Amino acid sequence: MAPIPQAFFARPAPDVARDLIGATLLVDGVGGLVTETEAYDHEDPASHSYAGRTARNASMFGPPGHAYVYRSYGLHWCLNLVCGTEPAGSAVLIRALEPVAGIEAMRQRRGTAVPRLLCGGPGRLSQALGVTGALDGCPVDRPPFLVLAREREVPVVSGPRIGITRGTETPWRFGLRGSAFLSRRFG
DNA sequence: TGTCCGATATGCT
DNA sequence: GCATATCGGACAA
Repeated sequence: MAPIPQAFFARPAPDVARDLIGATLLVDGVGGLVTETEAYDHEDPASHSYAGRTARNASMFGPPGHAYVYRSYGLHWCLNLVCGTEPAGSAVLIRALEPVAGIEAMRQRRGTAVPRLLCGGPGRLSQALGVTGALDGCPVDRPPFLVLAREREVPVVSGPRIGITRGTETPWRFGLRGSAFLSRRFG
């Protein structure tokens, strides 16, 4: 597998979100296969970037191939990868992955040994990989990040995104078909 | 399965 | 000041 160059992210968020399914994402050697993503962009009412640039979403308007990490509900961290050609304000939310490397570290951070509860959901995933606001704006082609392209094509399903109140019709949630490591099943 | 609620940063009024 | 938020865990049924 080859590391994914930043140019990979300089495309529309839905394209990147789809192509990330099956890729390998590691943070300090802890991570696994990406099984679920969601795309957001500047013209999308569900996106943090919709209302323009603010202090919180600044990295979303930065160069592609960097992380956008924000706090959700005051207690969870969510990891996004910035996409598009700047200043697009688009990003892909990593919602779930299949644990492969550093599983013991994930168990300790998450306080559970149930595989699907380690990285099934954006908040869980961030906790398992040790992602915090400290990584906001960091490039994903350098440590502690490592993103590896998938080796072969994988079956991808799509559907409406989760946990949003606007833009619910846009089917920008993507998942690895048949995977047991999804935050929710696809209808 | 469904419902409830915690705990807080952010942005709008 | 206040409503909302890309959620997760607990607990009832």
